[in-house]
Amino acid sequence: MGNPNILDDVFEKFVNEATLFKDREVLRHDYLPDKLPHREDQIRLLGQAVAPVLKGSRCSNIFIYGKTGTGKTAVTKYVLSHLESKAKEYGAPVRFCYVNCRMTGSEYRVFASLSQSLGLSIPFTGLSVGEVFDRFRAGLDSTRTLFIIILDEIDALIKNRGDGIMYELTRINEALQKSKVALIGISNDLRLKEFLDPRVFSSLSEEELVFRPYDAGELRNILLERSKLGFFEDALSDSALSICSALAAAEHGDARRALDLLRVAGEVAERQGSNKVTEEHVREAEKHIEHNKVVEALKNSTLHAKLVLLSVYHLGKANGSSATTGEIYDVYNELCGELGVSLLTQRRIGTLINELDAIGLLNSKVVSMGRYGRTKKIRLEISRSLIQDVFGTDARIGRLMSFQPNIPKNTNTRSRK
DNA sequence: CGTCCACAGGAATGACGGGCGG
DNA sequence: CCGCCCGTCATTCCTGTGGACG
Repeated sequence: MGNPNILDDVFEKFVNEATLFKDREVLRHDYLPDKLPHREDQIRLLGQAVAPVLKGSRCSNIFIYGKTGTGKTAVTKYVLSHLESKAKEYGAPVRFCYVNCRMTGSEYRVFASLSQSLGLSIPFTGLSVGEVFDRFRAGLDSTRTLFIIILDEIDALIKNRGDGIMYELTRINEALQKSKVALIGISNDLRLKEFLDPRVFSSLSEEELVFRPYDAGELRNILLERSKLGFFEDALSDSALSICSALAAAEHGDARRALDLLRVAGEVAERQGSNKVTEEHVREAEKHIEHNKVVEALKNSTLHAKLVLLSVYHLGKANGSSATTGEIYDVYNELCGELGVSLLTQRRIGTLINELDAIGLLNSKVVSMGRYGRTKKIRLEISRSLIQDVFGTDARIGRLMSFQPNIPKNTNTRSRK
């Protein structure tokens, strides 16, 4: 099959020439550094809030808000890992469990993963939710601990499953004899309280913590700290650092994004055999990340979601830049015909559009055109060439790229029954 | 003013595949 | 093997609505 010499060469080269990174793990956004710059206040506040468990009493439920990449998860993990070692020192019966609700996905799986952290084994499907909850509660009670539950990205769960799970959890203490539970909820969405039952909300947010976005200067400091650990000296140009912070600051101060940019820029530079990361590499990295995001998103999408995206693409070509739901449905209809696939309802397409919006491939907003109805204006959130790249190689729908949909005249008023 | 368009988006329901416990 | 439950995708039916037109 392959010629081993080719690979030898690649590996050789990598080992000998990888001179940019001192430690590339440090630059991953999920790496937990010893120091979290510009979050001292939050660390102190959270520390004060959970401290009572060291003396054996339950701490308040805590609610943490802030957009993505503002350090919520990092601060929480940081504080709790320190709490854990302190607790060992004092012999306090404290345990905690971190659950990412978006990854976990459903109430069932949240309870299952909580149970597993207690050492219970739960089949990953097959039981009723109530059954799992009961087992969890019984298992927890028998451990006689203060149990801190961290529910990260809790908004993802609540928005599509409702707040039933939160209701159960906020009331669980009433049914426990020997153990106590404290909740830490972390939400990316500041409007989450609107989705919550007021009783649940008030009980959940006995204590509240807000994480403001970082500004460009703060991002720069964060990157600087990390790059000292991650890159060799002089491997990183100043302008590259600045542009990373500026790009991420423009996007609501997202440190995660800044770090990803920096790391990928480093990888790009390395691959090009360059001995310094430059501004140019960062721009390259930006494209790279975007491309991966799209490929990744599309990999987990259904055929119909892709066809919707493609419809928007086609409409954008003919029609300026934005399309309405109805227009998209028409083109989508044609594409389905072309493929010989049965088409979904317009209702369904509506939610597919919303999902594509949520992943960031489309941008939609409702507008009213008065007499001519109320609809959504939808446009591509990613570049057209990117779409061509990604779809062009798709065996199933690649050929639809050049398909000419019959786009009706732009003038409205049509169709009667 | 009220109408009425072209949808938005909630609720209920169902088909289906995966997986349990007994 | 059966009966039950889960999660996902989809349909059906539905009520709600901003604002240009008349």
